[in-house]
Amino acid sequence: MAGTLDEMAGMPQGHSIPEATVSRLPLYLRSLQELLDEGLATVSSERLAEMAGVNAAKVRKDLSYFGSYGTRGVGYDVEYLLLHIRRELGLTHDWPCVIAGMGNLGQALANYGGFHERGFKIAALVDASPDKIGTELGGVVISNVDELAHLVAQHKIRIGVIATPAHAAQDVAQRMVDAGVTSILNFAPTVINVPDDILVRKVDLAVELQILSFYQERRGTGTDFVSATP
Amino acid sequence: MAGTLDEMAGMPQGHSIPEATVSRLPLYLRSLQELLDEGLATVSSERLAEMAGVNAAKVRKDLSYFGSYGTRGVGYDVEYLLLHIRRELGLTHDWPCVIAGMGNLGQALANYGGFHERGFKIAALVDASPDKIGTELGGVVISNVDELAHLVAQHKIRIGVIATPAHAAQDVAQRMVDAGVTSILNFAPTVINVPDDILVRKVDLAVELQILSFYQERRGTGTDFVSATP
DNA sequence: TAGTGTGAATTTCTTCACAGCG
DNA sequence: CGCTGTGAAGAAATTCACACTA
Repeated sequence: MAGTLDEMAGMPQGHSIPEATVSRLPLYLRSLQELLDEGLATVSSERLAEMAGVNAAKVRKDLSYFGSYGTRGVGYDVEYLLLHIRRELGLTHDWPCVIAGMGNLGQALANYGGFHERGFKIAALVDASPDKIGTELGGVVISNVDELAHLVAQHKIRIGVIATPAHAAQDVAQRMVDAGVTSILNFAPTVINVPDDILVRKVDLAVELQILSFYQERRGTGTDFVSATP
Repeated sequence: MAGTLDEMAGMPQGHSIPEATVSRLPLYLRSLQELLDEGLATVSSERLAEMAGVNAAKVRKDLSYFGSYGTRGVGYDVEYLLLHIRRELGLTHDWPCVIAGMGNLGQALANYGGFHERGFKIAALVDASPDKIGTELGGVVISNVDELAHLVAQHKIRIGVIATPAHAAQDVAQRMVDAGVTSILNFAPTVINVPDDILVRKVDLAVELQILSFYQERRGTGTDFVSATP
């Protein structure tokens, strides 16, 4: 499914940025923004690493995929690097998004300031419940899910967020795809089936807790909980 | 996905289960639950893989870390495997949790049925705002964040969820750790510093969108096309 | 001198392919 | 036969360590 047509060598240019690196770029971006707010002009890989919660070698390696943007003995120019990463991430313009499912999570997402701050504009909200349709949230009126195709076309939406219950997710995903959405962020605790050319990322809140639970259960020390033994 | 899980002291005996495998166990669990609800007694690695959104070889390899639980020519016993994974994940008992930060996200989390369904009990809610303290959410009264230590001790809480704004996250994390929390799920868009023996996983909603943005920006234009879902 | 950039080594994860068992 | 379980191969990601340079 992934046509990787590039090889690994210290390539200065070219766009085969490892997936793991891509997933860290937003962290660097966030850190750089903070540094800029503090008025700092340069930053070392070490400092940036600390702020982003990774290690310095990783920062340098990650940034090297774009070419040489640092200055030896000094570090990286905060503003320059910021702009560069933002451009790499496609955040030089706002992305209009639609959120489907206005339950607790959908409402929280609609009100979440972090999206708008970071380049995403909630252009439309949809739900299936007549109780919710017509009400306003964060300055956007909730539309009937049947309006999806129309809204997506009208606002040129490419990114959809699914915050519906699991049983409704597949239907909504299909509607989104039919309407022209090509990237989906799925919060519903279920796998959605879409064509290969649609990007899907999933976030399952309970899954994250379950992973914590795994390690928590096995920690040697600590005050205790009943350990499940066969 | 994001989230680096720092190594902790004292991993137990035997071959430890790869982190990547652990992160998939909840997906298998979810799929098995569905199969059980449908009344199916056995499942092949192929079918399970499809439901969980991974490939069959991975399923078999993952499950093999626990020993041999399948039957050749038949598949895996749904109920048995379900119980086994649940035990591995430490979900044979409920985990009492505390959520800090009762903004939109915190409220959504507190009301989110998925937690309770999957072994997590919201035992306490805290916030700093006098407006919110004393009000009830999902059957739990919101307490003053100063009560954290008391609540954690009272309910024997080991898992904390941070849903505060970024600027408050570090302080809350520290309070949680001081109170005895040893695992933290951090939704605040910032890195929190805690002792090495505290487990932290982070979920940053905007980061997920930014990753989508990266791939979305590059679709069509280039030769290569990359799926964003691991 | 402080700190980048990067080959190379290492570790971790994924996929293959097939032996072996019910 | 059908499907698991798993060594071995392959790919990806991480880390090391140091040459190099502003």
